[in-house]
Amino acid sequence: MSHTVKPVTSFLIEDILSIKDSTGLTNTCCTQRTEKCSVCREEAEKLPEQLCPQETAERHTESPDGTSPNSSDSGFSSPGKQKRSRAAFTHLQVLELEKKFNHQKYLSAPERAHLASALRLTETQVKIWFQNRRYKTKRKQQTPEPCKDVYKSEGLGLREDLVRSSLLTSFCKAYQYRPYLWDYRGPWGPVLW
DNA sequence: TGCGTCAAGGCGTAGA
DNA sequence: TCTACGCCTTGACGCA
Repeated sequence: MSHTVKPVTSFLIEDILSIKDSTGLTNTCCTQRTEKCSVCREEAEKLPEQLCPQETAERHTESPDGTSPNSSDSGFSSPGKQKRSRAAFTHLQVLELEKKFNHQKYLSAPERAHLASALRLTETQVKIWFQNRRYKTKRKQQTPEPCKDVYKSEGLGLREDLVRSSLLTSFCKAYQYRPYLWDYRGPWGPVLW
């Protein structure tokens, strides 16, 4: 199925490294989630618009033994079944994706390509993210929504507040890993407020 | 250690 | 036939 989809952004280690070089970040950046954030936070504070792309592809390009498994897109195509890689999108990438998702639940191919390049993700990653996001939304709609009470109790009656809150809530919920939730009223706060 | 959440894999389906 | 979708599962990961 999606095996034939040709990603715009390469996961080749050379390409990743070149991206890192171009962003001025070191190879030691973002090797662990917690490290990622402390490092990326500093970078983000310096460069608020930067999306720290290497974080996304980090685990696609590095196998546990440090070799590059990139003979295919999957990252574990060898018969020995290497660990499946799992990209961790940066908070900025997720934020932009959420913003886009709030506007439209489906993306056309050009829109997806544009968003992917803007976020330095592959089109496949953007597509899968939207797919998962729609499915997640659907499942949440099928379950009781306790958050409504929260909004009530916090006096968020205005439509604007609701929009902001829903965006924030979905973003926060979608991004469970606390290190990424640092000071979301900070450098990129104006986007939300 | 179990659980929740995530991105990604896999399968079936629909439309062009 | 190709591509993207929905739905569900899988494997990785952080947290209590």
